[in-house]
Amino acid sequence: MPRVDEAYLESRRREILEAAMNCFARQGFHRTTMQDIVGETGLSAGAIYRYFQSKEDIVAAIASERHAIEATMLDQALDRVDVALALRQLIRGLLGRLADPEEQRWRRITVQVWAEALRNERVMQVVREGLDEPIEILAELIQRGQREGTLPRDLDPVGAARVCAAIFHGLVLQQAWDPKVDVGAYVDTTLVILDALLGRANARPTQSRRARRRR
Amino acid sequence: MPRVDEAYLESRRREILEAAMNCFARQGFHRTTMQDIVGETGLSAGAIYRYFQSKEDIVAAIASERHAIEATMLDQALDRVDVALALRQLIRGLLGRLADPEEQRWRRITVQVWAEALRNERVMQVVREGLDEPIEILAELIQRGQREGTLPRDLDPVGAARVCAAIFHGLVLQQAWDPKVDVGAYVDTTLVILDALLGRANARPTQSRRARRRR
Amino acid sequence: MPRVDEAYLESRRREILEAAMNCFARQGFHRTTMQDIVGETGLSAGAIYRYFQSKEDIVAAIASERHAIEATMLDQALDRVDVALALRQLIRGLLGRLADPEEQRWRRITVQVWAEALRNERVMQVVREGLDEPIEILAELIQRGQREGTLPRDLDPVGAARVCAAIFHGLVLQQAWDPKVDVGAYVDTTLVILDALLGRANARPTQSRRARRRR
Amino acid sequence: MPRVDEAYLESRRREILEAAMNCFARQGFHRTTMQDIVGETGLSAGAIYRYFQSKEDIVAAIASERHAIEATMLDQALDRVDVALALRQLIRGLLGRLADPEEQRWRRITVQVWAEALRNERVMQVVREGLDEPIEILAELIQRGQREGTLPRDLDPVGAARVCAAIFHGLVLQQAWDPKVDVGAYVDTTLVILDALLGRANARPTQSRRARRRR
DNA sequence: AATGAATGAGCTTTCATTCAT
DNA sequence: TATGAATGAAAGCTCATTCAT
Repeated sequence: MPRVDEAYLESRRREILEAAMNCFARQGFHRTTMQDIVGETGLSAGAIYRYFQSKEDIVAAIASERHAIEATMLDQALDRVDVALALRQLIRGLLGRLADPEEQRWRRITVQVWAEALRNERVMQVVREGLDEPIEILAELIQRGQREGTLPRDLDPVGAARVCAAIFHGLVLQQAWDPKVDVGAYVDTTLVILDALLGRANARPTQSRRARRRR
Repeated sequence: MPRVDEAYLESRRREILEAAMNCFARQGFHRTTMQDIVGETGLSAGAIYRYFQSKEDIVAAIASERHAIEATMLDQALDRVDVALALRQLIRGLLGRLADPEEQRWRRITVQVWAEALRNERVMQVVREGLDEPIEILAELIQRGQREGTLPRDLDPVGAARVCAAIFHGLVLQQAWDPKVDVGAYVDTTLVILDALLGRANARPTQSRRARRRR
Repeated sequence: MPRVDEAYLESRRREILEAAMNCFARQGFHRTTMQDIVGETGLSAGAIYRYFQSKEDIVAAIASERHAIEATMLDQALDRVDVALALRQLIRGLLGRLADPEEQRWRRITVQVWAEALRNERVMQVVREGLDEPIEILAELIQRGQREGTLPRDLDPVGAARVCAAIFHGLVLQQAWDPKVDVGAYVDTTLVILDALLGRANARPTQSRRARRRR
Repeated sequence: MPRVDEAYLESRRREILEAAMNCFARQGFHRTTMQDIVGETGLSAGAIYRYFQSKEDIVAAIASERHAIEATMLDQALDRVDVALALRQLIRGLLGRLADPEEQRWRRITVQVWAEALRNERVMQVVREGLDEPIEILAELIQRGQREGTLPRDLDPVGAARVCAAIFHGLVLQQAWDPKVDVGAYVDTTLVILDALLGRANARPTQSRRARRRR
């Protein structure tokens, strides 16, 4: 048989991943059989095993694919000189993207990946990288804001970064369960919070807060 | 052995649920076999099927059990007259509880349940109820705060409630992946955000925000 | 606990058999679980095992019970002096009885017993006795008819007896499958056949028949 | 091994059916486990499930297979112009075939199928078709005989057809229980009955019979 | 390179029977 | 005596993976 070129192999690989994602989004990893993927691709079982060593391999490939996409968006935000602008863009970019009905497939897969990470070391590593890096980038951004005086100094940068991640993950989750969630109101709330934090940067901490800190 | 009382049956049921939770936390629903649960309980396979109709039944039972616990805590918070106090208590109570290392088992199960909901209608219903009810309660609380003038009026109550839920879910997730997450810093961030919102309630919306609204 | 009398034990036994027959008629032996019988009787599992050693025991008991009923009817027929009368009574009695809608339960069980006999030596013995004895009695009756000159001499008594049995079994079968079968027409046909044989007793064998015999 | 042709698949299917029939004839449907069939075929469990969806599927396939064989023989008989000849051929063909020791396997399976029909709608349908069609064909044949004056006019065609079916089923049953049954004597009896009916066609109904009819 | 029939360990679930109470 | 919770072997069936063609 003729030697096929790289591009051909790559396109086959993508076909399989797309088919697998359709299945996984529909039925989850564990209810999806290799036969389902075979059926969805139109290829043969044997063919799929030329491109992926195992079902787990496909899961891992799908998990890591998302990493890159999100990382890119974060990097772009970091380039902004203005911290407030960078954060607003992140909110509108990352969260706004989630409103896209096209992304429902991805949201469902993502939640599967989160659970899978807990029992699959390989997926866990992908998930951890996909979290640790954004956390680090966000923490730096927040620190920059604090140095500039745009963000409150009593904010723990990593803690705050984690809350940001949570706001993102939480929306993925809620939309996975119900795609009709009002993302606009959600984004607005986030912006109100951001504004509140920006406005409070130079204000004195409130009484109650200072009291708590003393302990 | 027959002629046992209600309490006996209930305790057996609990034993099975406890054993199942151990297995599920350790290996996830799908890697856990009934034999694993059988081994963990010390009972026989047949015995377990006296108490639960199927493996899925056990999953559903575990899912719905948590619902009650969280609902109780929310109800208690709502009783507070002071909105700010109520929210602070919620943050400290619900989030603080997550810091408990004992809860690691539950966090891992919860993430499994979230994924399971996407392919299991029964679990989905439990998850939806467990979300809708808190959202509603929180939205009411927030509205009360807005009427009192404690919280900004331009906050969408449901959107804000969803962000609160996200902050909770997000921490569950991050701790499920890594139990060493600094919950203190996370809670502090949340309190800073709350304070910022409380402090901003009577302030005029910032320039950028008003501009956005005009669209 | 007090010693119960014989009659009590016997009535419990009957209750169990009746309940088992209901289940067996409804779902067959193999789809009927001991729990089904337990449910139908209202007794406990343990109680049933006081009266029957095993499920197979119940099946065997039901099988042999029918033996007696049919034997009795045959015996009564044999007492008749007139062979033609005896046969007519048998046809009307045994076949007519099958028309009774009340007997549908029994017909369904009977067909189960026939199949069960093929894999259960104990049931086979009951079935064999239930067949051999009637065959013998019928063959004698037929022989008596031949000696009297009422029935054709070229009839093999045992072969003819087996055909009689077949006519009985065949109707049980057809009614088990469809209780609306026209038993009247069936009985009439049988009587026409009997009349034809009685009328032909003194006639010369037909040409074709003699020709066949010569071979 | 892939890329096999239709014939290969068909022969595998047959192998499985043959193996299953051996098991079923030996131990009945319910005592036969899939492992038994696996052992008998020499294939693996999974392989069998490529060809049949379930154990019940195999039972149904076996049940319907016989339908065709018997239908063919009936059709051939109906082609005869002479009714008497057609009936004699049926008796010799169908009943004579039962004498074949090779058919013992089939007889045992048939009795199982009869019982199975009572609790399995799918098998019931096969059994009903396998009965209704022959009944109809036989009834037509008998009516033709009546029009020709070969068979008695007071015979109900369907009733008589059912008696014919009974004579067939009854022999299957008796031979299933005891393969040493004298089929020759049975067939002879049937032919004597046929001759008696043919001879009686133009005779006046006997006294007793006419008396009965009057009611 | 591609095929898809075959594998077989392992899954969930059932159910006749027992026996401590 | 009667109960019914418990047993556990065994059932039917699935599915990731392989490899002869």
